[in-house]
Amino acid sequence: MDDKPIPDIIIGRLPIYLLALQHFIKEGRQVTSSKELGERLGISPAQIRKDLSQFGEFGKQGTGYDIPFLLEQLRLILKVDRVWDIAVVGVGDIGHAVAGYQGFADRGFRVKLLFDKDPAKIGEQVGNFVVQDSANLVEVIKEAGIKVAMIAVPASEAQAVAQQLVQAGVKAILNYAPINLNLPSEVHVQYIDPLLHLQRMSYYLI
Amino acid sequence: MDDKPIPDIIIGRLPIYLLALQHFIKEGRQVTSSKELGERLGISPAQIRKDLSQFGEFGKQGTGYDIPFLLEQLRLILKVDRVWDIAVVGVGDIGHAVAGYQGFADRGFRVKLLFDKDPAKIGEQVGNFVVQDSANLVEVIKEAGIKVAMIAVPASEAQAVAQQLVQAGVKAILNYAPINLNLPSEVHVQYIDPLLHLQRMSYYLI
DNA sequence: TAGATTGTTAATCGATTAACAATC
DNA sequence: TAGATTGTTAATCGATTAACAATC
Repeated sequence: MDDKPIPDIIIGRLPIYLLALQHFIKEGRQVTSSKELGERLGISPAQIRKDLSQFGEFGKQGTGYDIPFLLEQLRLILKVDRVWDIAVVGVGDIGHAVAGYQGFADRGFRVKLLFDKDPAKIGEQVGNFVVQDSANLVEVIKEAGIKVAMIAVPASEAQAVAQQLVQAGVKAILNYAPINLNLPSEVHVQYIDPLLHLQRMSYYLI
Repeated sequence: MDDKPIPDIIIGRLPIYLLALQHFIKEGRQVTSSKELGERLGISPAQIRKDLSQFGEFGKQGTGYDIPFLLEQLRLILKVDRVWDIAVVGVGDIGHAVAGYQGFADRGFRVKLLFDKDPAKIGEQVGNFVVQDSANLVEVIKEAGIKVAMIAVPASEAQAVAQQLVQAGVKAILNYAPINLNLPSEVHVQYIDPLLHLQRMSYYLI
């Protein structure tokens, strides 16, 4: 019956709610409301209630939302109640920063494999990992059963790397290369490019 | 008369068009069409034409768009026909990666100042810069007339840093700290948080 | 009980797409 | 001329907001 998929724009706001709830937890808070959350995030209370109502009834009239309960529900919905292993391709500045970043684990992710094609980098120790040869990427990732990857190679190589990742069974890609990837529609791709954000803002300057 | 502001969602797509055109240029291409651009970017041709038509008539019926001309127009619209100096606050992994990144300059931006509050880092040489004391942030940025900044400090410090930046006259902030900033509405803020992207994609996994 | 806040419906608002005359 | 593609209008689609009965 009701198997209309939830709009992706709603899915995109859930991690923002999750993050805010984690801050509330740190502050020792127990209960919040759509009004309070909305003020904190610059989102209307109606929208927050509508978003959450797609997944169930998590609040209580007159009171609001129990923070630890809602947090747990969002973790379940977003499937970050478990830890996803990540493969990182490209060990430049970004690859290094990501490999050393400690904040992933308690939010559902963990870097597990590092690849580069530069012979000077292969075998190098970065954080807790040894950089592996990109040439073996497909079999190593397939063997490890990894579903999530980050691309941090130059734009000129990103499309080819992405296709190998798909071949290896990766279903979600976070792409730091400044180029649009054309991949099968069942593979999810997100882009991170600081320049895009900066250029968007400079429109409004002066 | 016609002074309705252009929707921000359109502004947000212009840098994507610009990037694609730069790739075309590299490939030695001279002319493109909304159809071709759309296929490359996964955006409908109608939307691309509609977006561009907000700013003028840049194409030619039957032919399409002259790439160097459209590129130049987009650079003018986005105000990246000049170079904007950037102040970076927080010299951890991200601050380092940003300071060393070479790709900004030809896309309208240039890192100019680096700040940190850690005495061990102040005075340190990073890339071509000497890390300065965050305590002097307001006066140094004001003196330099800088309007664009990046925040790469821990979440707990980000709001305070942001307020100082605003005080210093900064009008556009790219925030790497995983927290929502509450600032005057005339200040533009964009967020970069890889975890938000990853959590959004993990919803679709399995 | 009185006050607060939810979940949901209906109304509004805004963005996307389809279609086509104009024209290179 | 014939074919291609623009810029734009109108139609469609989807997202946001306002409002309120239900109820803690």
